Amino acid sequence: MKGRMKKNKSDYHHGNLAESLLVAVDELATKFGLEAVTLRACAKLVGVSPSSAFRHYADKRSLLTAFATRALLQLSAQMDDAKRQASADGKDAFLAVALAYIEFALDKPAFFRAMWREETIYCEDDAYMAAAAELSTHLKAGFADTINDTDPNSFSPQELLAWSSVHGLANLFVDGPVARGNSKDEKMEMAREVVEASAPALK
Amino acid sequence: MKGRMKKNKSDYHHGNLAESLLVAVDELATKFGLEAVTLRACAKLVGVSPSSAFRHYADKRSLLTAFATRALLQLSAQMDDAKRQASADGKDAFLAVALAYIEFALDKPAFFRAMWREETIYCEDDAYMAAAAELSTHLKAGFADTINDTDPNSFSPQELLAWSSVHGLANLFVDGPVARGNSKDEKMEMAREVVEASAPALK
DNA sequence: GCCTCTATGTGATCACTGTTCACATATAAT
DNA sequence: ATTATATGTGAACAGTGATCACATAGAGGC
Repeated sequence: MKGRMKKNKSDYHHGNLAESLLVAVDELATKFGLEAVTLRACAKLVGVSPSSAFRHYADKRSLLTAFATRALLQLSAQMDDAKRQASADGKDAFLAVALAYIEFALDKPAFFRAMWREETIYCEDDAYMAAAAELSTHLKAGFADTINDTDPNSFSPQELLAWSSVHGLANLFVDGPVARGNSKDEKMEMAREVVEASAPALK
Repeated sequence: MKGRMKKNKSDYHHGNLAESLLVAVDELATKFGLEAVTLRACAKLVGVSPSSAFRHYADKRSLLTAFATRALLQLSAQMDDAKRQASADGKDAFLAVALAYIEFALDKPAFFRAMWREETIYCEDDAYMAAAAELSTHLKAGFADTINDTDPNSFSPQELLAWSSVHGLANLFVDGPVARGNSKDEKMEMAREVVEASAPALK
C-alpha cells in the first residue's frame, strides 16, 4: 500500500499536504475573503511550517492556480448537475445552467473571484486550462437545447452572448453595484428575469 | 493665490501629492499591472517618502478607492463621448456605448479591474458610489434609444441584461479564456457581433 | 519684521508577507 | 543495514503596509 492518507505516526510527515493546503485556502477564502489567503496562514491552519508549502507548490501563485482549477471543476460539476436535473424534469436546460452559474458566484464569491483572476494565477497552466475548457463544454451543453449549435469548439455570437450575460450578471452581483442590499433569493429572482429576457436573442 | 501647484522652491513640500500619487498608481498599474501597485513604489515614483502617502490617504485601500473612482469617471466620459458621437452620426447609441465600454476594458485592463474589486477598495465610499451611479446613468442614456425605459432609477430586466452582457464580455476578455490569442481588433469585432446578437432581446 | 498654528513630508521602526536554503527527518529502494 | 529520495523545519532575507515622534514649510496674526 503506497497510499499514506492521514497523519498517523510521528506527525512529522503530514501525508497529503498539497491537498490539505487547498482545503486551507478554501476555508480562509470562504471565511475572510481571497485577500486574506496567506501562505503562512494556510500553513498554520494545516499545522505545518510555512516553508513546507514550497515542497508542493512552486509559488503562492501556483497554489492559487490549483485552487482556481478546483473551483472551476466544482462549478462545472454543479452546472452539470443542474442540466441533468433540468433534463429529467423537462425544464429549460439553459436557464438551469445559467442559474447554477450565478448561484455558485453568490454562494462562493471568493471561489468565483479566484477562478478568473489572471493577475494572481498562472492561467497558462495545463490543469487550469483543461478545467476552463471543461467549463466551456458544460456551458455549451447547457446551450445545446436552446441555441442551434454548429461548431462544437468555438462559440457563436449567440453562445458568447449567453455566456457573457450570465458571467456579467454574476460579476455585477459579486463585485458590482447591482442589488447590493438585496438577499440571495431576490438576486436569484432578478437573475431568472434577466436570463428569461435574453431568450429572444437566443432563438 | 492659495493654489500651490508645482513643486518649486525647496522640494520639501510637494504641492499636490494626493493627485500625483493617483498618477503614479495609474502609471504603475498600466505598466506592470494592479498587483504591482505598491505604496512604496508610488512614493518613489513621485519622489517622496513612503510614509507621506498617509497624509493624504488613510489606507492603501483608500488610495485604490480614489483610483477606482477616477477610472469609473473616465469610463463614464468615454461612454458619453461615444453616445454623443453616435447621436451626431445617426448611429445606434447602445452599440456605441457598449463598444466604448469594452474598448476601455481592453485598453486599460488594470483600470477596469480596479473599478470593480470589492475586496481591495472601499465600495461604500461616497465619491466611489457617486461615480458608480454616474456610470449607471450613462449606461441608461445609451439604452434610452434602444430600450423602452420606464423607471429612470432602477434597471429593468432588459437593461440589466444589456449591462450584464457587455460587462460580462469585457470581463471574459480581460480575465477570462475568451479570445486569448486574438488581437484587439478581432475582439472588438466579436464584441460588435455579440452586441448585435443581443438586439432581439432588447426590443 | 516676528511668532505662532497647522499642514505636510521624513526616518526609524514594527509586524507581516513570500521566498530561500542549509539542515533534519521520514519513507522507499537496494 | 545502508543508501537515496521525498518531505518538513528554522532561520534567515528583502519587501510590504502602517505608525509615530520629529522636521520643515507656508498661512495668518501681530
